Amino acid sequence: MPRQRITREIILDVAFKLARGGGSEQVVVKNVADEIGCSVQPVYSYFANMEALKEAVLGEAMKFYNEFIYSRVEKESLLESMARANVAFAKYETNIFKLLFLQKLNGLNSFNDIYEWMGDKQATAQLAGKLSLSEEKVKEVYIMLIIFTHGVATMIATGGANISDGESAAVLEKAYRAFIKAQE
Amino acid sequence: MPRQRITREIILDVAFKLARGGGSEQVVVKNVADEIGCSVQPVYSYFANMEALKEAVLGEAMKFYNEFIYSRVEKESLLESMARANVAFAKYETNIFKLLFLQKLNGLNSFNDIYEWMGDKQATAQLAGKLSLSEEKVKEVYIMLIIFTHGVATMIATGGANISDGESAAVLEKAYRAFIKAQE
DNA sequence: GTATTTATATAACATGTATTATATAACATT
DNA sequence: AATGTTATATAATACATGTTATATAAATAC
Repeated sequence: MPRQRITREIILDVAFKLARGGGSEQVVVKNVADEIGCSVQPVYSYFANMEALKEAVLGEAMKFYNEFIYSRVEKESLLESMARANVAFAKYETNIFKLLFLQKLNGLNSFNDIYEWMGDKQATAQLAGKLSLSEEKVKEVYIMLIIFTHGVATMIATGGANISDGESAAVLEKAYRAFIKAQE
Repeated sequence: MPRQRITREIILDVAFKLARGGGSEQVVVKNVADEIGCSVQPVYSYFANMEALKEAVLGEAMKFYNEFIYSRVEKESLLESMARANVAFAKYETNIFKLLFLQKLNGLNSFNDIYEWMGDKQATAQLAGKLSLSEEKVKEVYIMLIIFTHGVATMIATGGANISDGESAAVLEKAYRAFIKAQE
């Protein structure tokens, strides 16, 4: 058989880059094949169908998101930097943001679930000490800030992304302080 | 010529209902025609192309949204009831919510623009009196609450809509109080 | 009443996408 | 070296959608 030029990884990589650069609707078999410079066959030999490939792209997107956020979180300002990172993600990685947060259903049933899903438990404990608040109260601040941040992020991702980083940082800071003050 | 059975209004109405019931991707010429029980020709005789029809559907959606919100706003609790109304819209009119707020780009450049676009100036003045705050401060509360509300609404619209009305009302109330307290 | 206009239907064409059937050629096995 | 295996290409099929060309029949104009 001819030397294997194309791997599952190459296909997934190209598909993810298409989604990142042009939105998830760019992930169509012809685009993937053209980008690699091959026919459509290799795509179907590594993925059962396009749906499977898109599922895999979603997994890559999640990894990418986690790395993006993780690389920007600062220990000294956990919640605030995490909020800013999420907004930056919405602004600079709009296509992946939309893929992860505006299209996919993740079946959350309560805001507690959202905390379980998004929240960082370690951060909660650490913050409780720093702010001299109960963990319960920090958790509430956390949830409120996640919601607020999601509001900012969504507006930026869907609104054309022309709100400056400074302006969004200011509004996040304001919300953070308000939520903490409300717990005191 | 045969009696005119089909009007522009009928077409637009059916298209809007398709979007409302099944999402904007249901607005395709065949669905519209089948729903009316006619061929595709009438669609093209009243709209230049499908894009024009979709534009018109967007206009209907905006009208529908305004009526929905307006019908639920209570004079005694302007901001809070408006916030609750927006969340209810996201929950019970998910498809139209997505059409208006998660797909269409509206080119906002600052949070001030958002206020100009969404905010109700009269409400601001009224609230300033009620809360004994400057109009400037009420405007800030307004903007913060719009952002927070949009966070809740988006989570509900994309997450499968199983957060109870009570739970979301509670969280909106908490945010509202926090933002007001922060201004005092 | 005949001719004309036009609302609607029928049906064709174009395009984009997913998927599959068949062909081919390069490597592996013997 | 002959044979078989398989990675990839070519090309066909199927389907959904948008759009347009042609046909038809009912109302209107004269």
